[in-house]
Amino acid sequence: MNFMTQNQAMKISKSDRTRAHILEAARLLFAEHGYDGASIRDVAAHASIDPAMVIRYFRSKDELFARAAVVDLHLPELRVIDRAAIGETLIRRFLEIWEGPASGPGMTILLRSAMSNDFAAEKLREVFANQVRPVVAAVGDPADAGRRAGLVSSQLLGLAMCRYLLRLPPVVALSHDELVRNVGAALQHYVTGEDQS
Amino acid sequence: MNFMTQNQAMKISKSDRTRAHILEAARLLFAEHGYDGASIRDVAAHASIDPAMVIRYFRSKDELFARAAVVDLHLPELRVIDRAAIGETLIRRFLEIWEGPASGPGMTILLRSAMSNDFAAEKLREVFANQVRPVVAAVGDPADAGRRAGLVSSQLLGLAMCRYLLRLPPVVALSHDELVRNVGAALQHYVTGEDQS
DNA sequence: TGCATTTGTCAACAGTCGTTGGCATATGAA
DNA sequence: TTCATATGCCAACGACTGTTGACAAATGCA
Repeated sequence: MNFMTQNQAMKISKSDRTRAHILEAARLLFAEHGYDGASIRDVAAHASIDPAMVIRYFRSKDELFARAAVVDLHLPELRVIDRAAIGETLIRRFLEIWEGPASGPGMTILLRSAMSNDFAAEKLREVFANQVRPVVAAVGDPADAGRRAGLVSSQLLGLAMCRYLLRLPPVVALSHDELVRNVGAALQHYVTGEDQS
Repeated sequence: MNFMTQNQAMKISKSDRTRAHILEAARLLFAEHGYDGASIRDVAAHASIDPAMVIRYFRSKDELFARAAVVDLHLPELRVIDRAAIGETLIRRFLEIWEGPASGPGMTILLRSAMSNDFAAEKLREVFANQVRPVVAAVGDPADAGRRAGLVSSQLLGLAMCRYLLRLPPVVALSHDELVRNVGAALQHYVTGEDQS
């Protein structure tokens, strides 16, 4: 077996590694400075490569952003969960997404740019429609799932914004326990119409 | 009494009118497209004037933005309000600020740019510290006013973001009554630690 | 009428941006 | 070795940015 067929089979050519480096740099910079604030030249510098290569690997800045802004929330199925623990489950998953070691900066990228970039805004609306709303619709009346999912999202996106992007000091200072107790109760109310505890 | 002294006394020279036109155009465009998305040339075009004049009247784009991003929430004093109606009072004032005819686009300007512009973010943190937090501190234990005001802000900024900037369809569709009932209850819980009935 | 001040236009500056095409080098198959 | 391909650098393009200084017109007081 020669090198060529080996590379084709294992999918780890040199170009693949460069491609991954560029994407990693892009995700970092888009998350930190937003779509406008992160230039292709910045991304190239962070990937130790020429700016022209960024365009060669990804056809344009828009396409690079689209590849960087991929999000999978991995929300739990609320049907199989104790109905009284839905609020707590959601806020715990939220903290995992934003502070856990496994999840990438996808949501940071999207949220940072969604206020001033139409593409990011549309992508964020898609995350809501495809990942949040169906999960909420699985419990309670599906007819007003939009309303309940919208309320949940307004609270959680607001919390993410204040805690991780705006860095409002008192919100940054909130402990996980405080968040689970306070925000968890509000989410519980939004999703089920009932109170926690 | 000649024109000069009249103008000096009444403060309505031609330059003042031009200045106001520029500021009005800037507030509109900053609110719609954010700090980066609104160029000085755009502002000048909307004010039907040369771009150089924008710099002459306001020394720089930063200073123009600072003048445009002035916010006064006019929050009510919660002490003089029925304790059980605090949540409803807050959400009603929120709707007045964002949808009422009297209030300008100040908060839209700030929120739209705060995710990717450090100055706007700092300005928004100041609004929280100087206008939101003191109001919440007037009821309940002042020691944890930061925590309670932070929770309130996360919910209300999240709602503003989803409803007015991101325009998440189900959140846009929420009626005032639904918002008062659902979000009002959550705010009541955040501020007082008690539930609305 | 003159004249100084205000108000405004125009052209250009230095810089950054996304993007492109040409050319060099390295790689690996024949 | 020979040669095609993959990978990369360099220079430049056209467009846009905030900002500046020189000059023109309008204004209003003497």
